Formats: sequence, structure tokens, C-alpha cells
Amino acid sequence: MPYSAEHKRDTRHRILESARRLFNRKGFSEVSIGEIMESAGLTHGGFYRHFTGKDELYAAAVEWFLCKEAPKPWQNKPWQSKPWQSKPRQPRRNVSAASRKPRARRIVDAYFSRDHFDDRESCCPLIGLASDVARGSDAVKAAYREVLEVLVQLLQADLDEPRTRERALALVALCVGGMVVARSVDDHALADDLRRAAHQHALRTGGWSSSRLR
Amino acid sequence: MPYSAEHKRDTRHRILESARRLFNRKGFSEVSIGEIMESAGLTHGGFYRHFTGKDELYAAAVEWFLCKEAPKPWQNKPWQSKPWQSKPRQPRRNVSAASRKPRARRIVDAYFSRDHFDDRESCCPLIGLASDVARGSDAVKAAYREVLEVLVQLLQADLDEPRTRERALALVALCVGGMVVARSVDDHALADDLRRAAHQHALRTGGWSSSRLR
DNA sequence: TGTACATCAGTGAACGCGCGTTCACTGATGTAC
DNA sequence: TGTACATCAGTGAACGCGCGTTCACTGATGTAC
Repeated sequence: MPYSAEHKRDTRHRILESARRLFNRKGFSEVSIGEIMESAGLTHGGFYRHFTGKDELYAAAVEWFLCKEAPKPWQNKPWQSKPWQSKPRQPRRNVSAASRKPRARRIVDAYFSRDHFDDRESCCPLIGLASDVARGSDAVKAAYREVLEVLVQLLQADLDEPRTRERALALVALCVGGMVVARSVDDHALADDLRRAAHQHALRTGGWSSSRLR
Repeated sequence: MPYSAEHKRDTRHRILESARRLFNRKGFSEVSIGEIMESAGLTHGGFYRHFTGKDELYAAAVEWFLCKEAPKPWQNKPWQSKPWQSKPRQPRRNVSAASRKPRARRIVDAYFSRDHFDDRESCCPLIGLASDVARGSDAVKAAYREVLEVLVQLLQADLDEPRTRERALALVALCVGGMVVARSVDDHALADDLRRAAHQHALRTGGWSSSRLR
């Protein structure tokens, strides 16, 4: 067996990471396989050693957000409390969590931050791919749902009664909606107003004290 | 001058209406000019008598939502309180409005209705085109902003103090976000939960009494 | 340890298809006489 | 009223390009001896 299994796996991950960034920035159909492969440092022909076709890549790229072996580049993004990567931390939760801002609060703050707004490539896939996924295959929607459920659970875990699930769902709608709409508008001031309004509203929903948004 | 001016205008409107429906359903780049023209009852070649190219059509189709000479088909859609067409009704507002549900409340109810959820073609463009527009040209974003501003003003007009603008913006984020996310998920129950949660939350934001959602 | 071999990740030319766009043409209609 | 003409919306063949996909080939690397 020439080229170790890790070599192949690493290459696959490079392709997925490249696809993730480009899909997020440009949308599914605006990105070519050649573009993805080039950005991964390869040529287009090799693509089919890793995926059966472009359709398969769609779902795989959305799932890739969830993956443990995930990309380095976004790990130190300021907005990233790495919501869907922090599950393994659960054992630690009871150490001194109560004395700090709850994790859900930190996620919401990061979500509406300017850094997250500006980060077209590594932003939360729920924002970048929203209406593409709505028109996509069931496989893509399933991957999207998994991301969404992780986020909802993280939020819900930090909410106080009553109706924690309903409020967690509404929070996600606010977060995604606020950002998607703000990004679709050509007026910077209006975009900022939208972000801030949705953020304030989210804080109230979470039962958290108000704060300034950058 | 053969073919009257109205003839040409009507054809242009047929193309716009056809483009609007198809873009909403499939997204910009998944729709071909041939498809649009065929659905308008024409052949592809004639397209360039009405538009300089596909790019120009993008923005024109989004603006088309706002237009007075607007499409018949969606006028009797149940979810349609025709938010961006009802401005001329303002003179009537003080007749007996106070005794009924405020218009903003009716818009929110209609927005989250199952009919609106299922209507992929004639739904509010803020939902159907959200992330496409975020990646689009400034002309498209400008058209999107106009639709958004009309909706925000309609909502704001029916809200009581305080912070009416902030709450109207948050309402839009909730409406758009709730629907976009619900549509991107492959689990019907979860989609319904999202819609209902966002709706309940929107009612609370508006200061309106709770009600069942179909 | 060194050499021959087998494997298969990756390359890049080639293919076919669909799309956006162009263009010579058609034919429906308004205008001039 | 009727006829010749001019206009231009609409047609459909054609073109070029980029994309997804295929395939014969290359060459890096692990294995067997």
C-alpha cells in the first residue's frame, strides 16, 4: 500500500476544508471543482479519488463543520467558542462555570460580533449556506440539521426555565436571521442596526444583562 | 411603431414574473435564461430585447417584488397581507383599525404560516433569496434593502413604545431566520418546532396575545 | 541492507454538455399615402 | 378603405466557454525477497 492511509485522509481533509471555505463564501454552484482542488494545492483530476462527484462533496463539506479533526484556521477566531467542537468539554463543566458568563451567552455575543459578520469563509455554516441548503438534497439538509441541533442543545443547556427549548430555537432563528439579513443589505448602518437589534433581543431572550456589541 | 409600448412592457413583466418565481425556488445560478423565457412562453433569443444580460435581470427581479403592477398569482395567497403593496391603504388606517388585529400582527401570523412555508415560488423574497443576495452585487443588495425597509416600517408603525425600531428589526430577523432555518432542515417536526418557537417569540416581541399556528 | 515490484494518489489532456450570448431572419403591427 | 412600407419583438441556429467527468499515464512509496 503506497501512500499511507493517513496521507489519503489528510488530502481528503484538505479538499473538504477548501470546499467548506469556498462554499461558504460563494455558494455551492458558484464554486468549481477545479477551484476547490487548486485551493487545496492539487489538480482537478485527483478529485475523483476522494469523492464520487460534486453532489457527494456538498453534504460532506457541511458535515465537515462538525468534525473533530477540524480545520486549524478557525480555532482562534474570536467569535468562535467552537460551539460544535466543545462537547467533549462537558466533564469540566461544573468546575467554576457558574461564576462566569454562561457559554450560551458567550456564543451569542460571538455570533453577532463584527468579526463573525466579516468572516465570510469561516463563519457559522448556518448563516453562509442557509438558503442554498433549503434547496439542496436531503443529505445536505441532514448535515445542516446536525449542526443546528448541536447549537440548540448548547444554548438550551444554559437557559433557565421556563420553555428552554422554545427559547433556544427562537435564539437560533434570531442569530441566523439577524446575520443573514444584515449581510444581504447594501447599507452598513442598517446592517449594524440589524445586528445590534437582534443581539439585544437575544440577550433579553436568554435572560442576560445587556451589553455593547462591537 | 409596431407592437405597442404596452405589448413590450407586458412581455417584460412576464419575464420578470417568471424569473422571480424561478429564482425564489431554485436560486440565481441554478436557473437558465432559456428556462425563464420558456416559462414566460417565449424563446431564449428574445431575452436580450428586454435586458442587457443575466446580471441585470437579477436586480430587476428582486425589485419586481416591490412593483405596483405586480403579479396576479400571489394576490390571493393566504399568507399575503401584501406587506409591500399596501402602502396606498394608509389613508384608510384610522377607520376602525384599533378594533381589529393590527396589520403587523397579521403579517407576522401570515409569515409563519404553513402556506407561506410551503410556497417556494411566491414566498417573501427575504427568505427565498437571503444568502444568494448576501453574495450578490450591490444592485441586488439595494433592491433587497428596499423590500426590507418597507417591511420594517410596516411592522414598526403598529408597535407601541419603547424601542419600536429595534423591536421591528428584531422581528424581521426572527421572521426571516425562523423560516430560512426551518426550510433547511430535513426533519418536519423540527421545522414545525422552529416555526412555532419563532412565531411565539415574535408575538411576545410585538406585545400581542399568543395564538395557535397552523 | 539493497533491489524489483505492485499499488494507487495525483496529473493533465480530452470529451461532451449546457449555458450565456450573438445574429441573420421572420412576421406581426402601426403609419403614410 | 386599401396597399406599400418601416419597425422591431420574437425566433432559432450557431458560437465559444467553462464546467463536471473520464482516462491513460506518472511517480512516490510501501512490501517482498
